[in-house]
Amino acid sequence: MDRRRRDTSSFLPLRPVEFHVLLSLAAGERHGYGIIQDAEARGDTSPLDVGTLYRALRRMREQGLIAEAAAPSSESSTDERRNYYRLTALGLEVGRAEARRLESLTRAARAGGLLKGVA
Amino acid sequence: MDRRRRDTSSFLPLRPVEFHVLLSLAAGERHGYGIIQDAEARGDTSPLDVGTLYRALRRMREQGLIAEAAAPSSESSTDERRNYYRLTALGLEVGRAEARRLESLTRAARAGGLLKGVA
DNA sequence: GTGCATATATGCGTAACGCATGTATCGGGC
DNA sequence: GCCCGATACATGCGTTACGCATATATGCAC
Repeated sequence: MDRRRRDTSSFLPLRPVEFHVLLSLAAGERHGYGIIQDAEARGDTSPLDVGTLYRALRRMREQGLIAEAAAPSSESSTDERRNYYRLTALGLEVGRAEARRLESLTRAARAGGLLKGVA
Repeated sequence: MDRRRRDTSSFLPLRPVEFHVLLSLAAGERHGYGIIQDAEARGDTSPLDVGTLYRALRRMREQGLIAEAAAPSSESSTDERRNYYRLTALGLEVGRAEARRLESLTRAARAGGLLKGVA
């Protein structure tokens, strides 16, 4: 256990692309293009540039947030081009920390009157 | 009405600093250093570099998200160095849009199991 | 086997960052 | 009056990541 030798909070704040990747992978293993389709399906703001995504995937792999995974058996296709990824323990931890940060910001926005609802 | 001739969503996603500025100014007029102190008070992750902040303030003023304001009368000090800012209508609109984006992301994180609570 | 969707990768110019440093004023202590 | 730390804002510098375009190759359907 050494790959994860950095403080979780040192990764925060995550860039939008990075959080999307963690969120997408939290639902199960995905390959890059699949992550893009996830984003489109959710109707995310700013449709996620492919160059940005693939570079982010490499970076996150090097940082140990995600790791390569074998093609899931549920997958009928045996497309050799695909690179599958999964969350690492560190990636999950960082994703959770970022989610908490976003939640806290959302609360602050509500308290500050930027969001409808109870102050 | 021309200064605000850009689509609100074209500003999103905001950078962390920018959202913090809008959030801080939503509570009332502030000067740069005061915004920094706001961040420290809230215990924000990554303590907000001053260079980043002052550059962001200039950028946001040029984009019409914020505007210069006179020193509030509630202020006892007449410190000439201070630059006060206030939200513009556009800034408020963009801040709200970003807040909605963050809320939506938070919901997605909860649904994806990254946050405690109901799925 | 032709052709469009899928899939990943990278070159290029630019924008913003983090860190350090510079400069100046304010306000309290003595 | 003078000193000094806190306050306040600005900018130079090297680096990182971005957005856009382009490159390349395979999968699959017909």
